[in-house]
Amino acid sequence: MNIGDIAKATGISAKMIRYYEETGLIRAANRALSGYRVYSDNDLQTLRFVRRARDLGFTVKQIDDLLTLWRDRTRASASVKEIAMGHVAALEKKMQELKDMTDTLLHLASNCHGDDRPDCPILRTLGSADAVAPLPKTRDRRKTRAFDRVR
Amino acid sequence: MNIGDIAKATGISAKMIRYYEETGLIRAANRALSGYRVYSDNDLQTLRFVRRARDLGFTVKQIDDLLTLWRDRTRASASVKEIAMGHVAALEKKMQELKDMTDTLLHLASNCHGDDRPDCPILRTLGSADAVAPLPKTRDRRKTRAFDRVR
DNA sequence: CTTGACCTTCCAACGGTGGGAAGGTGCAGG
DNA sequence: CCTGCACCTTCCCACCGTTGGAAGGTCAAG
Repeated sequence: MNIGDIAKATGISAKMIRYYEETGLIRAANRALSGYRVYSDNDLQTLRFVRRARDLGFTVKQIDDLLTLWRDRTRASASVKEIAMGHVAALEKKMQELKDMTDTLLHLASNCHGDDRPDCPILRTLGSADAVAPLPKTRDRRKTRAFDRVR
Repeated sequence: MNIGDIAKATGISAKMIRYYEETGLIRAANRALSGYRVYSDNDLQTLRFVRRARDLGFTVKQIDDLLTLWRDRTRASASVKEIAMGHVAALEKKMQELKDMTDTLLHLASNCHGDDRPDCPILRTLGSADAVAPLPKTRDRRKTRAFDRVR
């Protein structure tokens, strides 16, 4: 299998497969005489693993750890579960942050006419000297501000 | 006010304030004879606006649009509301994706002993030829795969 | 042999943010 | 006045994960 075949089979772009090799996430593929990378069924399985872990939102570093455990026949299932549950906690924290944002936005938008008049409480509040958060219960929102944006 | 003062007042780092200026999000600050950037109360207000919109998860591009509307005295509140509600929709979509991930992970983890035995359904499933998603209702999960990772 | 689909490596960009080097300024204390 | 320190300036680099493109080599079918 050439890189294009395995890219199709796994859904990972050829670019990314080369990148994963370069950064050491997967081991370097064998080469044909032409210099083309040649992949085995084993490689296919590994890359499928990577793809799925990626779909589940694991970082490349976490996948690296998981792959090590995956390859280790004597691993303890507790180690895997620990990584997975730690990741679940991170996902849930992020969900809460997103929820706080939407709550705030919906609150602001609910007071906005949404017509052709210029007055808009969304802009007014963003520009004012007061804090934005109209939801006093989530007092620690301020600390967790720097994270990924929504595209 | 120098850049450090305004950085403290807004919670945006001096680095980022220079970056926002460089990329055109905010207009270039006036300079003192020394070359130091000097900020007015007006600038403070603008940067506070930026900071809050950022806290609400808007991208820099979206903030650019919002700032334009903010400065336009004749804007229609509908335009602002549209941007805000579009953003809410994006946030909600992302939350759903995160929820699908956690559901899948919790499902996998619930079948994992989590002891010192090596057998672990999390790894087994990730490496298998079958699809990961054990939740047939979210059939379009596959399409929306490439997005930010959770740190 | 030509054509087109594939492969190779290399270099750059994205969005946001942080780090640090090398040098200039402003102000207080001695 | 000199020294020291906190601050400012510009510059370049790194991160993560991914995409794009250029310039060139290879393979298989027509």
